Amino acid sequence: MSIASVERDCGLSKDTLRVWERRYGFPNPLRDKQDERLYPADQVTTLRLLRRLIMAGHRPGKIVGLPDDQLKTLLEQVGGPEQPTAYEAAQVLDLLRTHDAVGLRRELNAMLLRAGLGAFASVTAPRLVAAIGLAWSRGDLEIHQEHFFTEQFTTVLRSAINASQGPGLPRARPRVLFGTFPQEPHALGLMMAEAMFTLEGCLGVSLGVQTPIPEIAAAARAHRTDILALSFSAIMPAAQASAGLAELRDLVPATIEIWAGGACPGLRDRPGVHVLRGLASIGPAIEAWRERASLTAGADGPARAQTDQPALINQGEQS
Amino acid sequence: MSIASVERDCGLSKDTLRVWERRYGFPNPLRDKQDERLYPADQVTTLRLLRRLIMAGHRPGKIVGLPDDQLKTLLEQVGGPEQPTAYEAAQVLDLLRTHDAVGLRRELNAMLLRAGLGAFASVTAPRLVAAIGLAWSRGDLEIHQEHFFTEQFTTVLRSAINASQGPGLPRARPRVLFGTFPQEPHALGLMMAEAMFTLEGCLGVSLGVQTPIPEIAAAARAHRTDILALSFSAIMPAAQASAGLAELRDLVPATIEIWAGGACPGLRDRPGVHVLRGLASIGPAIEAWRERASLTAGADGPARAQTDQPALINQGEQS
DNA sequence: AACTCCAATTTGTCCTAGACAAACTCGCTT
DNA sequence: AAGCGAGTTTGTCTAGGACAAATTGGAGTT
Repeated sequence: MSIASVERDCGLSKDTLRVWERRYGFPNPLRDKQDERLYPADQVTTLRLLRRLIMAGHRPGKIVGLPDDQLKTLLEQVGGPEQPTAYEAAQVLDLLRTHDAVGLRRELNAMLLRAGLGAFASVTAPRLVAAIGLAWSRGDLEIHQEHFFTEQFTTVLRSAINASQGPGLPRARPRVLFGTFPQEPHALGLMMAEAMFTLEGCLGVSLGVQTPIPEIAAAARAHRTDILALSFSAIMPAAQASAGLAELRDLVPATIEIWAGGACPGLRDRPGVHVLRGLASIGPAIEAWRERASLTAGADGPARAQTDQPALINQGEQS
Repeated sequence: MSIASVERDCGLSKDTLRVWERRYGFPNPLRDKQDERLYPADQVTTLRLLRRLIMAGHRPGKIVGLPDDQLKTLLEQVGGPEQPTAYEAAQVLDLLRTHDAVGLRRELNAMLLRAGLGAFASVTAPRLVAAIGLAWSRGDLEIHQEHFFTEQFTTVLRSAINASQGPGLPRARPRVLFGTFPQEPHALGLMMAEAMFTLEGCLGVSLGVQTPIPEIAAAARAHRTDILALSFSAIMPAAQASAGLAELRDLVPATIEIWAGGACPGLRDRPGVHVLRGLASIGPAIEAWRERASLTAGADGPARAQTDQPALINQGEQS
């Protein structure tokens, strides 16, 4: 496997792969006759484990070079204790393992109906995504199964969102614009947030993933957005998220609120940026927004509210 | 703008950017105090133009370094003559420019109903996508508008696909698996193909985009697929597509057919791989498959048919 | 005119090894 | 327990050189 393939597959840049080799002696790829790196499959698997651990807060220097079984032990310490794989997740994993396309779609739809869109998007879905991520990094699941899940899940959730904002229903304020930063390719978290906002009757518009920051700002102004909702997964370095949020805050008028959320560790409230902990906090946050909006008599939303109530919805912890 | 941002934004690798600078003297970025490249916005725009032209078949050595207006002239020669921007595309571009989210969704739905799913996916949609790509590379459209279009378009088409394969309808052979190679992030073409296959009553399952080749093969075997449908956009280098198809052909049993399609120039039939020119050829191709399947008496599809009829559906030209 | 074949050129990706800032850790102080 | 500064870790950038794969252009053949 070439260095470019490993970069795509593991999400570690070529530079990082080379520098790890230089510093830690791992990975230790073979060379082809042009002296180019050839990574054996088992090292690629280990690299995936490593990336996952680093995402979870471990430091490369401490773990690169450790044997596989120790890495697996560490990984179980990270994700295992809190959630011994919920019953529903186990069922979905089974369907993925048996490649039952029709069954998976049916099961997801059944879960959606059982829980309702709100609980499905804010509780069931994150749990499923976490369980699948864990299974993947353990090597229990192949990438195509993860892709396949994403695809089916997207379909189910998207059509639920569509149905709940069917034409004819008059949409109300706030107007919300969804998006992610250029470094952030995960669409799932964004879509879950979209579901929650839509449920509350917001007029939601999504830019999709990986939009450059100035473009997000331009879109927010163009759509006359009230709230800019950004999603950050665990792969997003906290520093980049912060820097991006600061840049964005400068680019859009203060009347547009910026809300950030997602599994990214280290996301913090900053002046003019709300951090939402957990999808369940979206509902109350919107109610609070509407209250603020109605206090400010004008029809154009709250003039400036975000700097005054910094920690509005930021409570509770997150590993 | 840093070299990493330009890589993301223009789709030109860091290596390529550096080697162009060395060889052609363009781009010609400023340097910050740590001697790192800083690309001015206008050069980034030019780089986008260049990538677009190279996608269209021009060679870097001939065009890198030319002034902007000459590049624009070239670009109009490429995409302009054949299609003076269809009426419908103009309408959609207008809606994008005025940021009319609701209107865009309504218009796309109206187009879908007017044309029917088949004509919409195979004629209207590619025309729209082409027009928008052209407008973008001309600088008429901002990235956020393209993202926004993709998002709305996906929603409309996806729900049409769902509706047309609603539960209860018994799905028939062939079983089709959709996917793209790891280098290929474009989901739109894949989804259009999915619509066409679904219309013909196939049992379709999608892996989504950017699945590693061995994973695609594994998934095809696991799902007991009849046809593996791969989509290639214009950004995919023909060489990589060919290499990947050869690799894939080796990894899956000969009973699984491999069909390739999309705007990628230079896609060619190879033993065991059908190239479909245009989405409209999907319907007839499936009929042909079914005929072959019914000839081979067994219930398990045609034993081996693809090598015997290499140029089955490959006719007509493409710029 | 349309084809094949071969040499010359073009082009993207990979290589090494050094540098540095940003982020993190740890120990000290308040 | 919280804040601060020194020290360490870590990812990304730099430079040019190398080389294979892809494309071009010309010569020769059908």
